[in-house]
Amino acid sequence: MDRVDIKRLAEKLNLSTSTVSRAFRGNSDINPETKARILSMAKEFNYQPNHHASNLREKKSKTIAIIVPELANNFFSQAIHGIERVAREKGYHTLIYVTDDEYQKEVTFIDKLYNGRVDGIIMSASGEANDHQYLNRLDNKHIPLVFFDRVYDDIDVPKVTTDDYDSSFAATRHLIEMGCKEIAFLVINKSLSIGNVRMQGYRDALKAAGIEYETELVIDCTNDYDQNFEILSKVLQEQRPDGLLASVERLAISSYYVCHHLGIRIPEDIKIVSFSSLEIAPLLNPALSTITQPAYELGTNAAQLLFNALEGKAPGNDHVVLNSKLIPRTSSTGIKTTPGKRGE
Amino acid sequence: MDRVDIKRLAEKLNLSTSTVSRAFRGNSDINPETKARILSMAKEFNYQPNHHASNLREKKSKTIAIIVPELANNFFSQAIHGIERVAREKGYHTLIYVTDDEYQKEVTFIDKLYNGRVDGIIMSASGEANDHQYLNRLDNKHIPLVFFDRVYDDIDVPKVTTDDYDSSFAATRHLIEMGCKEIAFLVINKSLSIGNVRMQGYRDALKAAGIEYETELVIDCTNDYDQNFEILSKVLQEQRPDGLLASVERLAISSYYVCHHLGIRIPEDIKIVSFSSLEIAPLLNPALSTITQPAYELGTNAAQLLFNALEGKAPGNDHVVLNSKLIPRTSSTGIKTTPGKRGE
DNA sequence: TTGTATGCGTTATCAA
DNA sequence: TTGATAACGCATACAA
Repeated sequence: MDRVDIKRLAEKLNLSTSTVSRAFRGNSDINPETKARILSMAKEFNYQPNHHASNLREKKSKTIAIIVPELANNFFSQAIHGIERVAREKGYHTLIYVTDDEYQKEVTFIDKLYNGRVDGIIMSASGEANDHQYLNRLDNKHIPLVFFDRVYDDIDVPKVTTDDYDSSFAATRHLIEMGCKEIAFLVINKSLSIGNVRMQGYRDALKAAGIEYETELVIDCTNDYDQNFEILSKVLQEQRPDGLLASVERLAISSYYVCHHLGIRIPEDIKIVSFSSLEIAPLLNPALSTITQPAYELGTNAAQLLFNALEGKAPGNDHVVLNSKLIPRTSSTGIKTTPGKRGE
Repeated sequence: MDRVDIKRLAEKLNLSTSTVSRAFRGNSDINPETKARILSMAKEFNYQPNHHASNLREKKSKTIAIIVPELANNFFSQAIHGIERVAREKGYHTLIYVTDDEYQKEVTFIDKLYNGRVDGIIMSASGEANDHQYLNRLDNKHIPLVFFDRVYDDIDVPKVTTDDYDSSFAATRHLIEMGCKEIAFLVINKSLSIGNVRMQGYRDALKAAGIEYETELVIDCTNDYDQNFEILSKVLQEQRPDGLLASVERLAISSYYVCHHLGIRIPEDIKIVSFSSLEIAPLLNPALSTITQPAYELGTNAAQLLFNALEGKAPGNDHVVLNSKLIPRTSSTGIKTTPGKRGE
């Protein structure tokens, strides 16, 4: 009862395999009646064309890969959800790879994708901003690549990002307007594309306000919660900044823990704004001011660009920039507002 | 330069395709020297054995599928991360499918997986608890299936769940001990496995405490935020419960929004406990008491069971039960504690 | 240790 | 409208 292939089905129906095959292809000429017969028999025996055989024959896999630095993170899970939805609508399947922020894993993953397993790749980068010519091999294999959010500047492929510079600038200005004089910038890796751009927005906003930029206020953090707790504890006690711009959500969370732990009051002693896709930012204690990226849309846009390439209607090197939204809340304004129905 | 296949490589090396093939398979007899030659040449020309051809030949795909109701959710993204890690260690690739809580999509996905695309499936169910014989077709195709968290009782496959009944019982008892007399139970779908089991724990805890069970206090919610806001607003104003047990995280979030909106004080007016994998529960206003499931471990365990089946060392119908942890916080105790370093 | 030949399950080309 | 046949790229049984 198992192992039903096209041949078996053809025998049972007294037809040739080619005719049976045609029943499953949209275009081909085939008698509607026999097609119906075939499909009903296929259903009965639970037959489906073998995926690998088809793909070997057709030289495409109807599968794309998503590579992300982490998964248990609102931003990426929303983005992936967006990608998955578009892919599904296009009849594509979605492979997922998590690098845990380790560049080497990213390289390994990519390496395994040269062999025809996927038709295209959507990636948010884990490595630093430059020198990734190894990716160009994908081009030789005609496997299109699209970046979202975290990009490599030296690779010329379609990209979807948010207006990181502007957001960072606006957030910093906001903190200044709220009276902050000593604003720390929290970053995981300055060489990463987003860290870099976001820091520039921060610096330029300081400059525009006539505030001097101090290198000691740029705080290099890590991917480890406990380490960050130590780093931030030290900074908040020694440098005593009165404002904080977190370039990624995780660092704002750590800052909250540290402040609660040290008895530093938000926003009285320190005001905080963070890049974050946290839906419950308004429910935090205190409500967190965020730069909210349209994560889901970032995903759908990236997927759209990939399918453009896959369908051959690609200009080639689009760069879509979506707008984030600065949403000031209690953590920076001090104003206690009632959260809306779901956090607007 | 593109289109390097085993034949081309063999020609360049003056070898046969079989020898080249052997260089890539671990076991086969081959002269270490020629193997080295082949591999170096392969590297140079960026050759990798075609995935679909290999799989067609070997009749397995080294790929598994994960099917989940939603993605932008801490519980599932952590679980997926766990699965992905184990799969990667085993050299498997991971396809992901999101049903958006729609049972019909689940059926469609499964349907597409009969064709050899995957070797096994790990799923958290979207449908109700019974009558899913359609899944047994997988068995005919020898595609093992493992459930985690949300299971179908009528399907006899390995499962990984948490001690939902006990947790629910304990949480309810906790609320009673905190003085609650009218405890509402929030559920999305009573027929879903977890809704069902968790409700039973709630009912039995009431009974054990001599509190009468009132059907009006079991609140049927939906998957829609706005609808839930309306439903919960009504309940909190009309029934005025003094305790709340949310069977899924999302409903606790909605409750918070409603309470803030209506000026109902947590925990003075109402005490709240929720099933939740939210890492920042201690940072909420007020800190949310949770029943925390070991999401990541649920994932790794499920993956382990699947690979047991795949590797033929399967007893067949294990049911692993992991323990959740009831963590009382301000939302139910009223005691304001300082959050630990990262939420313990 | 290496080479030859066959088949994995499809689909496309061509002829009927 | 249908059927025969070759080819997709690889891995193995068997022969050398």
